[in-house]
Amino acid sequence: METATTRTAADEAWTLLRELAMAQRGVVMGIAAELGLSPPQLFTLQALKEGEPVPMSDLAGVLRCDASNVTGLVDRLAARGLVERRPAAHDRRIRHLILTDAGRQLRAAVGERLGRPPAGFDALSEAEARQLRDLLAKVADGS
Amino acid sequence: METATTRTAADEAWTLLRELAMAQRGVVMGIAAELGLSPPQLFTLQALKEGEPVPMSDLAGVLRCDASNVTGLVDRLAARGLVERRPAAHDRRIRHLILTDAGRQLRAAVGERLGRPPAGFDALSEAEARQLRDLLAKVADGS
DNA sequence: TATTGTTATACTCTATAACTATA
DNA sequence: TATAGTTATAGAGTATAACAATA
Repeated sequence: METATTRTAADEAWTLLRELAMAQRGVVMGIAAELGLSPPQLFTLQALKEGEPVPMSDLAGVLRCDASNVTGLVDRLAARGLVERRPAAHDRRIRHLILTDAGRQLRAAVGERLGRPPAGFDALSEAEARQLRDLLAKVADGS
Repeated sequence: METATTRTAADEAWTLLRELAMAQRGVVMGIAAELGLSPPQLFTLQALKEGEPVPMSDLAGVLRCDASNVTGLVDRLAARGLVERRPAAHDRRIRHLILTDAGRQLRAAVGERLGRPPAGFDALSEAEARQLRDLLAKVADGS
């Protein structure tokens, strides 16, 4: 009797993506440590916008955690002078978060490092990179 | 004067991959919650092998955390009857971790859910899925 | 009444340093 | 001496429930 574990090409592609993500997990931890941030602090900084103020509740949504958790995360970033709270003019329940100059600078450093494609991408030709991009765009569109 | 932010196809592909990873982060948190695990516990369970015993120190390497942290993680999994410690025969300093029946079952459930490609993959034809798999394999090889 | 954010609480995660047992 | 793992400690991350201020 045959156990027929037929793996489709999509399954195999997904496995490769998960292995890539696992490796990237280590890279992110390294970047965070290098810049003196914990991983959650790094994500929080990335979730903030360059010019535009962000309500705390939005942050909870992006980070997929409880609002009470955001309070502590922002407390610690604010204690380091990376972000400031400011009451929203139109609804004084809402606290807007704005990056300080130091916060903008650190966030940019994080973004620059995260944005660097891993070494493996150098193995692709220009045409292959375009193919990969288009296929991933199709996957993203279909979600 | 031109600011020439020339994004290569590789950069764009990498951005799409990071967006996919960000979405997947929410999926993983959902699976963990659904199965009554914290995300670190889920990763720990995945890092264990089906038949083969795993030394605690290996786990620290895979999870990229300190050995003292592994002690606590394993304590909690063991308290739930998912894993057991057993001294290695050839070197009694080493503790081998083995999954219990419940642990194997839960690990399989995690693996089954994580292994499901996201909905977006349905948008690819068979040929496209093969193309994507081959391109990702090339990237993985080049790392 | 409903919503935004905080506080109180309890637990988990995490690293550092000191320790035990074994090699 | 060196290594595998634990313990002690301290701090960060996390959710739940109760609360304050505002809408």
